[in-house]
Amino acid sequence: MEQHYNFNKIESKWQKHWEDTKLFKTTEDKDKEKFYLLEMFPYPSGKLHMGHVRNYSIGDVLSRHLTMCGKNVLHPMGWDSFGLPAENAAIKNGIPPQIWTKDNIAEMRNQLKTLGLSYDWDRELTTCHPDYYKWMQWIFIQFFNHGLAYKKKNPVNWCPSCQTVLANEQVVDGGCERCSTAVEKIELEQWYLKITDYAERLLADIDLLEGWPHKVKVMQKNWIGKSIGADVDFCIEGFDQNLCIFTTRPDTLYGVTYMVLAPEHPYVKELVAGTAYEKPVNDFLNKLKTLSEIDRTSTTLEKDGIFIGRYAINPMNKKKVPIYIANYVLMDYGTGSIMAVPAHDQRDFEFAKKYEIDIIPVIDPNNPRIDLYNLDEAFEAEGIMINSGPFNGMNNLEGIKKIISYLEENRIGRKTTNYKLRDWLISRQRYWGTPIPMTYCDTCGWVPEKIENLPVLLPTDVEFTGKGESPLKTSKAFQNTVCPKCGRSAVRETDTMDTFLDSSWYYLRYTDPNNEEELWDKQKADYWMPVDQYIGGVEHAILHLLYSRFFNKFLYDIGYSPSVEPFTNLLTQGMVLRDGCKMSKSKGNVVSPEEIIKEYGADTARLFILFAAPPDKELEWSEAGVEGGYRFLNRVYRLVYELTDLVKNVPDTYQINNDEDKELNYVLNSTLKKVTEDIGSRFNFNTALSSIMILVNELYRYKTLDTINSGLLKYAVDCLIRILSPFTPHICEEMWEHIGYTHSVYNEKWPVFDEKALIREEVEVVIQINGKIKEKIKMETNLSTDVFLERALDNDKVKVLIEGKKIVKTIPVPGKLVNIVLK
RNA sequence: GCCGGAGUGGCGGAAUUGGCAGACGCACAGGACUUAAAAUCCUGCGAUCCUUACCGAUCGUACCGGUUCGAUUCCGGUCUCCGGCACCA
Repeated sequence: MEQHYNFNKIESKWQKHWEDTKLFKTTEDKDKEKFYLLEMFPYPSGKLHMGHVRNYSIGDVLSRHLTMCGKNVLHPMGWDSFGLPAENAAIKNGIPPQIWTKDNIAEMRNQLKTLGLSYDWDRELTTCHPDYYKWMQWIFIQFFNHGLAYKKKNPVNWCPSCQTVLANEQVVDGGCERCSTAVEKIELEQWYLKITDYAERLLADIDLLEGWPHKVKVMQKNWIGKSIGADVDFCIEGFDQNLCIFTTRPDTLYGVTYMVLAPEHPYVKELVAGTAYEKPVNDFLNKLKTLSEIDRTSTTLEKDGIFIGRYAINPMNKKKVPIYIANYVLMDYGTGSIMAVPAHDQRDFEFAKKYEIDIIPVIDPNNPRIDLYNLDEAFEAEGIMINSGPFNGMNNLEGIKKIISYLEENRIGRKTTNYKLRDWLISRQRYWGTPIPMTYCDTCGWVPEKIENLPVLLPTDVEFTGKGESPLKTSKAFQNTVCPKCGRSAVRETDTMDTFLDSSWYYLRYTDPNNEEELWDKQKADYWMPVDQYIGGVEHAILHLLYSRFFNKFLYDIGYSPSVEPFTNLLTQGMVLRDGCKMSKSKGNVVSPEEIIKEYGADTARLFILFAAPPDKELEWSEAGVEGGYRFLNRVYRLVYELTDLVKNVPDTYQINNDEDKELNYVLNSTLKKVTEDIGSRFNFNTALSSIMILVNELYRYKTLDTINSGLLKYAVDCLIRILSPFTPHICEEMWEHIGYTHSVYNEKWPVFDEKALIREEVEVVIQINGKIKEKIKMETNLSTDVFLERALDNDKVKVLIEGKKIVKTIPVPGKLVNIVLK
């Protein structure tokens, strides 16, 4: 150990040492309690950013701490390496995606290694490798065989810039989540996964996720969007089919004054064919088509519609009501048609006002301030049913149940549940993804590839045009194949899978990442799963985390995942900001981890990021803060360097000799307690570090004293290095070695605090008068409540203050405070 | 609009169960060391007022109110900011 803190030398020395000794290699060990710690694996863009540093630093503290606490920790890393950027690079620079990705991974792996993270690199997995996507294809075939993968022609979200379709979850504010280009709706035949079959379980099992942030759970609940109501069948006059609508308010059935079909509803064309309404309806449809998806679904868009010349019959009261089409009714929710109750639905109210349609109240709020027959807005709350025939006088919540029973008895409707969640559109017209292992045969239809023929490899003889259809279409060798079922010539699917599929099961594959025979050895998955702690950005609250839960449930159902839920605890780290904004190239406020590591070292970078804010909060980047972290590490380094001669070759046992020893011992043990709790159960690394700083300050004070207890001092320094090592491992290894140890501090035990050292004989007690602090006095800690109170009242200053006044009440809190209430 | 979350010094943040508001760090100011600077070490650092000074007093956790001996913490209301969803019948 040099006299001055040479982080460069120290960090490369220890990184090499860890790698050479395979310090972080993990295997199943039945005798040890397992802990599966996972951080979301990165897309290998080639450049590490501060968000990565934060994510992986948090994980590394936990991993190292848990290991020192005796847990068998699985802490793997890999690459979510399929995706558009690689393909765009191919189009732009002609570099094959394989090469581009491989180079980026190599670069990013090196950058990750300079952070000193405790990964078991033997488990590294890469989703674009055939030995990974072979199993991706295998899983897809299981979905297909279980009827959960299907191809369907449907209006889909199309990003004209990325030239591919998008899942609903990938449309953000009407734009593409990647490039923000406005999404178009086009009609295409696409592959879907039936995630809606799992809607109910995905919703119900959110309650099992006690270790997840409330916010994420609420977001998932809202996304699944369950609503319970009824389907009701309305007859259409002069039409042989019923109009089925979904409503959550069957209690308002008597208030229906018109019906609305989504403009795309299949009945519309038939209903107007050959009538005077055909042309205006077509004009209306054409006008709608000019609107973008964002405008079409905007709540601020004025309600717009048109009567189509037909009438429906209300099954409750046989009343004839007009049928409209309108822009505010969506085809892909419920049945794509509604009953309109303007008195009790704000949207219907606005529409009815505009087109002068009747507004009939059927729920009475029993509120004199509401003029029911002259409403300013729809009344949507609870009330008593009126104008509703036999249901009059009933509370409307009761009415919902009664009307549903009535509908079911008379076979004109039924209780129904609807979800906002749609099936997951997973095919992409892109090259750099897992080929969908399906073949189309004129005789047999869609047939999955034979398992023994997996993987269906990505062809390399393709052209990247960046336009329209999948580049796989340009490879005839890829497309032309034989039907796996009947052996006749057939054509392969040329679309590839959404990359979110790859990341929906990687956590399971880590348990046995190199298995060539099967998905994974079930015993290994049994040992490690579920992930005990998952860490990543909150931007994945819906997409990745919902898809992963879905995949895991399916794999659980077919016997491959041992747990119902994949992630027991979830920590969503906050963003790294600079000048109050997210770091981004366009804003020019990016701080590169590489430069910080070069200038201050990885330990300083980690320390700053962990100290500046709690992990789930946003973190404001501060150059001065980094400087401060660097100063602290220098201060620790100097301390250990100076004390080494004093503490080397000193016996491990020591005694507490005087008050100064007692004080150091107290600070030491309260730090051990605080750091252990802050890391282990609160993830408050910032306060853990502040308490370590207090210990360092105390050691600086203690070492200047006349009498120094070298045994105690040795233990304190020893503990200091151990508890700091999860945060800043390199410098700690160096100091650990310097004070005479030959084994890695990573293999050392986590120090346990001594309860006895925390007992103080004397404490400062606060004396309040009428709740205001007036005096602080020292008292022994073991006093009875009576004596404690007596002492407080006996204080000179207190005596003066209470003189001549009446004591109404005293509240003694032994060892802490006394409040004297005066009149 | 609906649903979540948050508002504490100049700044990041602390106060874990209703009990000393502002730990720890940054910034700043003063001092020591130095020929000097950097580094390091020491001291101060919420506001207002009082006092020569010491000592002290009052206010203070977005705002208004409540519960309580006591509220950053609990309850009701208001405002602001951030995030999610958004014509989902």
